[in-house]
Amino acid sequence: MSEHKLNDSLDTLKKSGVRITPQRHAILEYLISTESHPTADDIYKALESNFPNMSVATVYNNLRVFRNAGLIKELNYGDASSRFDFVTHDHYHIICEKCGTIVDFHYPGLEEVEHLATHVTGFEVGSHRLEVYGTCPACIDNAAKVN
Amino acid sequence: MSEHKLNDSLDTLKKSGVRITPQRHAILEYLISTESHPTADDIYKALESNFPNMSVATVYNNLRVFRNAGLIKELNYGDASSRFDFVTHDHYHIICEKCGTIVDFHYPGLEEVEHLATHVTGFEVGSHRLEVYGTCPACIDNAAKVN
DNA sequence: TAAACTGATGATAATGATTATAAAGTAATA
DNA sequence: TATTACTTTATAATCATTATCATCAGTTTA
Ligand SMILES: [Mn+2]
Ligand SMILES: [Mn+2]
Ligand SMILES: [Zn+2]
Ligand SMILES: [Zn+2]
Repeated sequence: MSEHKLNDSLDTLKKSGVRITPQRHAILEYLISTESHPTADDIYKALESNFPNMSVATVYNNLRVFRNAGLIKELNYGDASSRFDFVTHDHYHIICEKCGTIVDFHYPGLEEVEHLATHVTGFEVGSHRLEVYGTCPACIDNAAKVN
Repeated sequence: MSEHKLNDSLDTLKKSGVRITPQRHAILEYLISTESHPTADDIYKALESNFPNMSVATVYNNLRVFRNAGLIKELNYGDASSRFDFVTHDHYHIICEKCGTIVDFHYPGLEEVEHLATHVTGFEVGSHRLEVYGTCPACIDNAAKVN
């Protein structure tokens, strides 16, 4: 796990006057170490053995603190819980509609889309969101086995 | 308003054995006539003068019926209510972060992104979602007036 | 036509993720 | 040490959506 990312994040927080508590340290560490885009409850469950008294509200509160500090992104999918992603380089997500797995992938320029949208709608464009949906290799295999 | 779209939709429903009730007729008609991507509650409020006894559950139930029949799409934004869009041609959305307005816009091929995602991740790709975020002309004007 | 059946509606309760509240704890500061 | 500000925890509240179920309205059958 990247000790470097953790220390950078802790520095960022300290600089903006946020105290580093054991809970915050653990939540950040967990977010940096995982590739799984966990929900607040996933994080809560992952840490409850180390923090038996931690409240789920603490997880939510601190995820908001981290989001406001720009350290993590919140991914919303409407029907289910938000999922959280530690911010490193820009990337997009591909999501399995069977099992919910979210996998990173990289794609270069979609600035063109932003330009066109500006031009056609008169909006001042700030960002965009792109997701690809499908079936992950594991779920494809499972479907094959059943038949 | 497109009488044509309404009749097509009613036919589609009838063919799949769904009864056309006055409530369903009104909800569909409203969705076809508006450009506003309304929430379930927006629809409920818009129709309550004509249907004083209608339940909000009926709106939700019928939106699900229409979605399953492929007549409408549900747009999720996590923090707020789902919004609904009558399906015509494919299009993307640009969303004002100030006031929540959703405006359609068209953009040609993003099949390339789907292909790349397939190649890189091994997923079987089915669809994608693209949204652009920014500030709408009305909100830009308002901000200018204040200063 | 009357009875039976099927699916739709409407009132209300339940669910579940997230947020708000308030008391108690902890660290920083004077 | 006393004060202050911030944080955690437990719990209650919120709010969109769904579930339940009695009632209703067409349609089919006898
Ligand atoms: Mn990611
Ligand atoms: Mn639209
Ligand atoms: Zn899968
Ligand atoms: Zn706006």
